[in-house]
Amino acid sequence: MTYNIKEIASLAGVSKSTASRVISGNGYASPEARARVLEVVEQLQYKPNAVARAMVAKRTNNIGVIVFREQQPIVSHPLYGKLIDAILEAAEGLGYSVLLKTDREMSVRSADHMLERRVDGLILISRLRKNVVDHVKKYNLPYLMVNGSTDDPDVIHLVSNDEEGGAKAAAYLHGLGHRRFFVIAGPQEHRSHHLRLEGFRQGLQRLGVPASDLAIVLSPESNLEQGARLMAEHFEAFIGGDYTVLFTTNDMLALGAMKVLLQRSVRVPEQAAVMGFDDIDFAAAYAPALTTVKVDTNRMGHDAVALLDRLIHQEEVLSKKNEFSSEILIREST
Amino acid sequence: MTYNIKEIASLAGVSKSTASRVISGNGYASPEARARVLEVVEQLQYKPNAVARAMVAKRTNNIGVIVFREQQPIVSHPLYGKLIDAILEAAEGLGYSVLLKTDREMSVRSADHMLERRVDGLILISRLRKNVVDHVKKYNLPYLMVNGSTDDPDVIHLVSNDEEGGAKAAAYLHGLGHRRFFVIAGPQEHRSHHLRLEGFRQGLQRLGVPASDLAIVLSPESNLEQGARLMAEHFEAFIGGDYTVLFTTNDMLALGAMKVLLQRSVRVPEQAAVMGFDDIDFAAAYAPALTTVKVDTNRMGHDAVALLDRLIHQEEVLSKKNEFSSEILIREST
DNA sequence: AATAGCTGTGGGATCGTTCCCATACCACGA
DNA sequence: TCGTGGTATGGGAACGATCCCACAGCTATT
Repeated sequence: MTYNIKEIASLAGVSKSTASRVISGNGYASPEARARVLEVVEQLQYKPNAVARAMVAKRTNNIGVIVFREQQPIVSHPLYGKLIDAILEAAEGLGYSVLLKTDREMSVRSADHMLERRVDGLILISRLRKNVVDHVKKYNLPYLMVNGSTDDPDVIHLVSNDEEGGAKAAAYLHGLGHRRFFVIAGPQEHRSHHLRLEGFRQGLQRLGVPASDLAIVLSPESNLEQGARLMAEHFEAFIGGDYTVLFTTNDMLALGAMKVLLQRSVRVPEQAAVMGFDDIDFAAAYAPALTTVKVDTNRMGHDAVALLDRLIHQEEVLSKKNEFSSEILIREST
Repeated sequence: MTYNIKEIASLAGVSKSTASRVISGNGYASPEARARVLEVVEQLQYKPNAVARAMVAKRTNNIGVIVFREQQPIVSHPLYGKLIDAILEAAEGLGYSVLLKTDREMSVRSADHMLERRVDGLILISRLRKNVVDHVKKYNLPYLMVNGSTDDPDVIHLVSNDEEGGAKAAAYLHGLGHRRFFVIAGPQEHRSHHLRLEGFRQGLQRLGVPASDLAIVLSPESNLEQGARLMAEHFEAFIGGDYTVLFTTNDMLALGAMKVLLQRSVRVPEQAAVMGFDDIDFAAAYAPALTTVKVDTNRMGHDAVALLDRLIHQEEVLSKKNEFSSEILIREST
């Protein structure tokens, strides 16, 4: 059974006002009244109705998280999964519950869903279209973007500093002595992939590497299968072209491609080095373990929630654009 | 801004009752009234307050999902991530939103949280203690368990048929000609790991393999690191003992152990075959791709939501225990 | 002409809380 | 003795929807 505060009050011999004061913990109540109410609460295992509370408080203590992504996997995506884990942990710490939704149609509907449920704030993850942001903007709902792309100066967003990461990768590989570079890059309409490639390219340029020593293959998707397919397709060009290193704009592409290399008995890193980007869990587990650029997803998730909490409390937010600098994890594949 | 139905009604020149009828779509309304209300709704982008709706309907259209797990990762766990993806998709299809929570303290608090928010139903995932189930049971809240263990005949639960899977693995490996078997098994207090090992052991027994040809090493955790550590620790015993195959009770242990074998130049599968359990995404991506026992996590997630929906609608549920049979995926490691 | 049965409408109660406000008691100092 | 201020209490409005019910108009049947 489920009880309401009126029943609790009458069983404790007080008015609902007094019961409310005891249970919510603000307002006066005599020690005797308090004790009686708490006893009834304990005995009946009374759970206050958060829906009714939300109604009057005009706050649900729920935040909405929407992950926009065309293809599966979404939650089980190695990077977004980590991000969601961090968000859940941080949200819990601040007393929020999380309404999670995935959206593969990139529509406005998922945002409307959250709006109707009156979440206190909204975190939008990954590739979302401009119209979704514009839609959400119309309501005075605190929201922010993680790992998406926008040129809108109003939108608060958290992104990894992909350009810097790409440049760091270039410098690191150049420092190892590599001179001819092969790149498999994910979809360029996706901000991260674009900037990682751009950073890598410019990094090489600054190091004096001529454009002719850089081969770039674009991939329509950024998963294992495409990485493997493209490596297989360009295998001769890679080996025959005296390229000594493969850089990819995420780990999935790198692992897919590296598998093809290993299958064809190319020794990694002796004959060909491989470097990815993201530091997904399996990068370290692979044989050989993948050298990569680490994005601190955990901190991004925590910061996203902390920032959203500031927005919800109408506190000042220091900067709209929050970049997370990336670091190189040297492992066995280079 | 956010409006309420009274404002919509007065702008449309009707009573809130009429507006409600138009918006919710049940009850009479003249074509003219309907048109005027819908126009105002459209123009003001009115979003009905789901909190208020939930209040009167005594239904939130939210379901709660709690994942119990002591260690990180939780959502980014390769198996649970897939499960959650499936649950989200199925829930969306039935008009539910999902409140997701992770619980590392295995306490009753996370369930209380869901109870307070008045979710329509609850899905409990993984290792949960008996007291949590007993606690939830006290409320007339529809709930079910996925991938947990219980001896309580009342509890509706969905599990993979781990014993059958273990036996299938034994039969398959025996059929390949293997005669001496090495096993790394996860924590035996976890139902899955226990049954997988039991099934494997009994399967071998039925095939006439003497117990002396089966070596079992128990792992305190079921992750990559432990798989690698234990393989390294028992490397001499494994190689020197003429074992030709390693079976583990999940893929993480297998991949961790396989990495050590590859590092020590053991050729897989020629010198030693490796077989896991679960079919996580990276099992297929590894070089060599891991042969494993596939658990249909996607179907489990969908079925869990469908079943919960039946419970919520007080429809009859056919059986308390729902087992999902597993199938062997033969890849490169055997 | 009376009655029944639709369509259409709006008022008010309701859901379970919180919070404002009126009231009451008591102690204390002017 | 009278205010004043702190403690304690309960009644009622409010939050924003739905839904029951009363009532009104219209058409069709007897």
